[in-house]
Amino acid sequence: MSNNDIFVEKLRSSGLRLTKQRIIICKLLFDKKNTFHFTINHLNNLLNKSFNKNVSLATIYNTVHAFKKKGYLKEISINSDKTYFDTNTSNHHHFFDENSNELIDLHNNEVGSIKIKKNIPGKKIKSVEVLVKITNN
Amino acid sequence: MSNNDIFVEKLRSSGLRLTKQRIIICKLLFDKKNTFHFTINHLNNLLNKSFNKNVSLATIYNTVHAFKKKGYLKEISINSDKTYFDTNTSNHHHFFDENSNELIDLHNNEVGSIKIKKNIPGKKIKSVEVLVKITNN
DNA sequence: TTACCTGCAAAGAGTTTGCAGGTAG
DNA sequence: CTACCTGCAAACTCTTTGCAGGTAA
Repeated sequence: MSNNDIFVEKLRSSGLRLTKQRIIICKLLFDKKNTFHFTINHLNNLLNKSFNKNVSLATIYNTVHAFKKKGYLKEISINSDKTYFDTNTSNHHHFFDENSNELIDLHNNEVGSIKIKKNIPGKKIKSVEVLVKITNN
Repeated sequence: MSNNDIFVEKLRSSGLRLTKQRIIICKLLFDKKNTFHFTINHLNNLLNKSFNKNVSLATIYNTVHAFKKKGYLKEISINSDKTYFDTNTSNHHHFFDENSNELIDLHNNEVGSIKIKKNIPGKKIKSVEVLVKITNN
C-alpha cells in the first residue's frame, strides 16, 4: 500500500473527505518512520509558518479530533497547560523532558511489568500509563 | 499541634497572611483524615455554593498556587481538560475513573516496583508516575 | 502605618462554534 | 447538485493580571 493510499484510507474511515488541507495534515502526521509527538499549536506552526500552507486552526482541530476519535492519534497526559498528541497509538509510555518540554517514547518492552495490587469494586482497568519525568543532569 | 496551628504554619511558611479566606481554604483542604483530590472549579463550588463563603476565584488560585509551590499540594496529570490537585504530596500513583471523573489514590506499596530499562543520555529521572484508567465493569 | 490581600473585571491562552461561500463526490 | 468542508471571527472556558479599597501585623 503506498503512502497516499494510507492517507486516503485514514481520511475515509474517519468520515472525512479528501481535501487539500487534510492531505497535507496526513503527510505531516503519518508520512514518517518515527513516532511524531505534537501539540495543536506545533502543528499549526508547521503548516502555516514552515510550509506556508494556510490551513485554518478550525480545520486542524477538526481533523486531529476526527483522527483521535478514530484511534489514529492518542492524547498524552502531562502536568502542563498543553495537550500533546502522539501518532503512536499502541500501548506505551513516555518520558517528559521538563527542560525542553519534549515527549519521548518509552516502549512497553522498556518498562518492567507493572503490578497493580489494588482493586476497585465494580471497576475494570482500561489502561496503565507511566510518565517518567526527566531533567538535565 | 492542633489543626489550627497546622493551618497557621502552612500559611506562614508559604509566605501568606492569615486571612479569613485562606483559613477557610485551609480547613477545606487540610482538615481531613483522607487525601483530598480537587479541581479549582470544585473548590470554588464548595466555597461559594455549599458554604456561602464568597471567596473570589483570584484568591483561590493565588492560595492554591502558593501551597503548590511550597509543596503542600501536588498537581495531577490526566487526559482531561481539567487540572487536579492532591493534598497527598507523597510519591504515589492514581486511578482515574473515567465514568465519574474521580481520582483515587494508589499508594506506592500497591504498585509493584517499576523498572525503567531505557536511559536518556544527559538526563536523570525526576519522578515515575503511574496513571491507571478504570471504567465500570 | 505599611505591605500585603481581597474582589472585581478585564485580559490572555487554548479550544470550539456558527456561518457564508467553496468543493469533493 | 448536494452534503460536507473551509476560513474567519466570535464565543467559551480556564487561568492570570491590574487595580482600588480593605486588613493583618
